[in-house]
Amino acid sequence: MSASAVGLNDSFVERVLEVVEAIPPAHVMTYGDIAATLGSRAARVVGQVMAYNGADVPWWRVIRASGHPPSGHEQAAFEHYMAESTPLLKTDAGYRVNLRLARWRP
DNA sequence: TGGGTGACTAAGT
DNA sequence: CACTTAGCCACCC
Repeated sequence: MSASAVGLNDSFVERVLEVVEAIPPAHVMTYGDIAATLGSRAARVVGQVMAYNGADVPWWRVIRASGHPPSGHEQAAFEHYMAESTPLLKTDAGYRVNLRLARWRP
């Protein structure tokens, strides 16, 4: 198995992973921002790349535009945010990242 | 070539 | 603020 296990072209996958690895601690980027950095709007494709190849990169620094971490990984992401002092906001439904402070622009 | 998929986004309720 | 609907993009079979 490899990065192409899902079928996504390594070119696109590598570019996405490149941007994700460039995100400094305590900062985050949205799927749309990463796609925009690549000159594309394929936010969904970025999510696909992370879903299958995000295991080798700081995936918790990549979140939705709403400030919510990827579905099913909210708990694991929370642990990382605590360790990096990422700005968080408490909500009735749980928590979310304070994009206003944590959002990083390359 | 066409249809289906998803760690998304924006707008409306 | 949270949920729902429709639109998007790259990629697979």
